[in-house]
Amino acid sequence: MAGRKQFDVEAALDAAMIQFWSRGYAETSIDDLTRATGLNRSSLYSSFGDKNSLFVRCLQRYVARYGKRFDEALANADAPPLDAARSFFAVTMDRIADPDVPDGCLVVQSAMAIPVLTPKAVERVHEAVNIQLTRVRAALRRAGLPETAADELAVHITAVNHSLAVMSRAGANESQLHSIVNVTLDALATVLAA
Amino acid sequence: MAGRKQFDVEAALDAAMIQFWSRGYAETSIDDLTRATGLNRSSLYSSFGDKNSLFVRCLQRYVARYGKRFDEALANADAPPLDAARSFFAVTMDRIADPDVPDGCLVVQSAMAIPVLTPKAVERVHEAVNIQLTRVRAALRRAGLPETAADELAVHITAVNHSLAVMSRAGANESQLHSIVNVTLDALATVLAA
DNA sequence: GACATCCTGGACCGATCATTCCAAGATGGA
DNA sequence: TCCATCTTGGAATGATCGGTCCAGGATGTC
Repeated sequence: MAGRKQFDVEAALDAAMIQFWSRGYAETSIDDLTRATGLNRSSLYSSFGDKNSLFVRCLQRYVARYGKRFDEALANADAPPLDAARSFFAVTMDRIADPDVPDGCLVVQSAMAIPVLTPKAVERVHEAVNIQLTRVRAALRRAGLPETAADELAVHITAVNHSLAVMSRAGANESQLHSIVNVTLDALATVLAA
Repeated sequence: MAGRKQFDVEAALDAAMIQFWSRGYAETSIDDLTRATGLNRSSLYSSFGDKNSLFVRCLQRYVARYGKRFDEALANADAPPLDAARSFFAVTMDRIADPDVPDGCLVVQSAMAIPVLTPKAVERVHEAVNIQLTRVRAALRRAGLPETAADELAVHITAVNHSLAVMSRAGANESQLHSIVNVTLDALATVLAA
């Protein structure tokens, strides 16, 4: 059972990511990770380093994967800005509806745990939140909004997006999640119409 | 050093609540709790039961304390509905600005940790979220909004309120937090004007 | 076919976890 | 004053934690 790697690194990272996402850093043990990935301790440590390194890598993976989807949702230059915003939220709604993946959001969960994360992990969380903020603000600017309006709406939209993670974990149904988004979309529509 | 209780139960509960609030259930050890409260293990266990029981009690305490303030903010029947909403958010903003108390929100943090909480704790979290939703919806109805609008706005407002906890933990400044709230207040103003 | 290299299984480590227990001491009522 | 009652300090328990280590075996190269 040795010689060359016996497992798929990408699949193992996905499994670890889902484990952290579902239960958080503190409540995920090395044994949990070996069970989830199918790897044993030696392989886990030799391939990914210690628990915190693996966690940071999973965070990066999460940010890259869904960041790409958010970018795509906002990128369609032909679509009206309001549709772009709708698509943006749809990324999160689809993720929540995806049965292969936990509720909530790894970034939001990690943000709430910042006081007990390592400095490296904290840095990644801050980075993730700022990237999202920048992404949304840039899209609003492209849609023609002045800077102050774009700043205000961007932070509101990212915050509301995070709130979907909280509410989905708290048991909100799809209709409630849509209500949360709709009020924000209405507000955006009002600003765009002005 | 014995005979009758040597400590103030209320103060001990406050200290434990702040400990859980700051670091979460999983990352709060019994030793942390003894340090924070000044009690030793025996006193802690004999007064409050096990760790989970103490946590549930702290959750209830948190919900009662801030729930009272939310109620007060929404209760002023003379104030225009928009001012009531502003006061509602101000409860959270003041809590975040309070240096004696951690950032974030014990309920939001616990909601994100639902998959690893005990059934009793999960029940309390659901209860807390529902109480808040009911509170806001009732206030909107009192302000004259029709049922569907009140439902939609209530879930949006409570979600945005939760997002303040996430964003404060993620390092957002006061101006950004105000932006988050302002967009929602504008949306509410639009609906109230209709 | 032999060897250096690398991966894997699982034992092992000290630290820390939540919880229990008991002896010692302080209390208040009789 | 004495005793039943309750609190307190701290030791002890068994489980689990993250992390290390090494022997054994598979691999690819020569």
